[in-house]
Amino acid sequence: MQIYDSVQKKKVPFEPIIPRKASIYVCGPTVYDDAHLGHARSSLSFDLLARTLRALRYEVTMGKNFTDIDDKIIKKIQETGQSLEEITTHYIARYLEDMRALGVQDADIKPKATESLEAIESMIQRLIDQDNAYIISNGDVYFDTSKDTHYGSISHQVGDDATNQSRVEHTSEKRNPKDFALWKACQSHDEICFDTAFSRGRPGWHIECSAMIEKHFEGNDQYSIDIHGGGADLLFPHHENEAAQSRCATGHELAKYWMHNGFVNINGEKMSKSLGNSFFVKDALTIYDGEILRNYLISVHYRNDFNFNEEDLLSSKKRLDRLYRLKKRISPTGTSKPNKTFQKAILEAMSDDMNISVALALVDEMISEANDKLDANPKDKGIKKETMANIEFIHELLGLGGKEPFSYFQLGIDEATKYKIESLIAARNEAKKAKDYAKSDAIRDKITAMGISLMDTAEGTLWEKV
RNA sequence: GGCGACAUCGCCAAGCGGUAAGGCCGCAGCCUGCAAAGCUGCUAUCCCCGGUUCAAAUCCGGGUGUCGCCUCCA
Repeated sequence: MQIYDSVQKKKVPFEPIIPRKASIYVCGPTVYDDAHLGHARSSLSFDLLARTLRALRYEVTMGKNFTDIDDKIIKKIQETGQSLEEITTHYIARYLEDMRALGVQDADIKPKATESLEAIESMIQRLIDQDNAYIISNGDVYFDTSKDTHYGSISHQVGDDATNQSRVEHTSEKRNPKDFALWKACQSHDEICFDTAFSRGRPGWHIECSAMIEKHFEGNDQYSIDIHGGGADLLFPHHENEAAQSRCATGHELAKYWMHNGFVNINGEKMSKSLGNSFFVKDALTIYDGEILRNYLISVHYRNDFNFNEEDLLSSKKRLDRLYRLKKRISPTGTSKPNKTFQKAILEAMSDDMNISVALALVDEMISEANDKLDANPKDKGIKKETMANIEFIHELLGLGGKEPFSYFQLGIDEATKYKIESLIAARNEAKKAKDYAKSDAIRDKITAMGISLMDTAEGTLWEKV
């Protein structure tokens, strides 16, 4: 397995710290609102990574946190009058629901900041004791970036000198411009606060990931985990800061490899709340099935920017339709072993830093070949069984093609409509039998107008929702 | 101001020095009562200008353009 390490900025062989095991930690969402397409992209990227490693027989442990203490959550509490727990419980459930709809496998470890306070306090206390962190007059605790000689080694962002026109606010009491808050002391009574030895307050953003990783993963004396992932925007400062505080507190590096997924753009611009162009997963799901969205969102390599638009979504759906049409064609049938050459080729593609384009091209090729063979030998059970096994393999590796094919083509059709379609088809077939083609074509036009496409096959007339 | 990414057929998208995968769309054919589906065939020299090399979309230099990070952000 080769992966692209965004710290080394090149593809490197994946050599886990414990042979045959892979520990992955991905920065999860702050739970104050529903998941948007960017969250989906990140989840999907690392879902594919975990699936690929599992297919390569690695024992994968995936951790993904929920940030459930944060300024934005506090703001939501003030706006809605709901409790912190009510808000975060709701959005955590919503997030998991949306990601499952996209076929994302649940993380093995799902820590929350509120459940990691001891680990957070312990790490901050150690940093203070080591003089890597300091407390300012209002009780805030800051990490002293000048104490970490490797600060900057993750993002390669350096220089907080006079030429740096960073927009960071310079708190007068900060020793260095890049120092960041490990702990934010309470300034008033209506805030969410926790007691610690240093002050009453709440954790800063970066510390939770470091503390959670220390708490949940063992690692070795060089690294805590194998792979740390997240969106490209987290590289700096979030991951740089995580790395720094972990390095200083634990004496070893946080992660052996760092991976970052690209953004989702809408009309060529980064999707973000402030631009008002964010797109919720739940809204997309009311129009398109989760698997169709999944198929679309994974179709671009995870490191590239993704330009979301409906036209491309529809063309990628047609690609998925081909897979299900083949599955429909061979159903019902048993299953045997997947074709070795196919299996090997697709695993090789995914092992190359998840080259999804090549993997999907191989799927297309497999579909064409199977159709070709079935054209020649429509009843060959061996072909059918191997094809079914191939599709099952695709489902396991890429999370595609797992549905019952007839239902796939009838998504969103209610029973009454279904009955109507089928009775129209019966009427059409009678007209066809009587060679009254004017009538049969008129009926077909009526069905087409309903958004249904007909296929006359040896097994009878089949229909699909377009 | 600092750091970085990207630019390949109408659209999406592989390619990582050896002579341009795949999908969508389009055209032609087979099949079909006609369609649909399926199958077959057809459609690009890679933003521009230099350079290295027997050989470059792929490496180097210089442009142009688009985007991102440096502030909460997947």
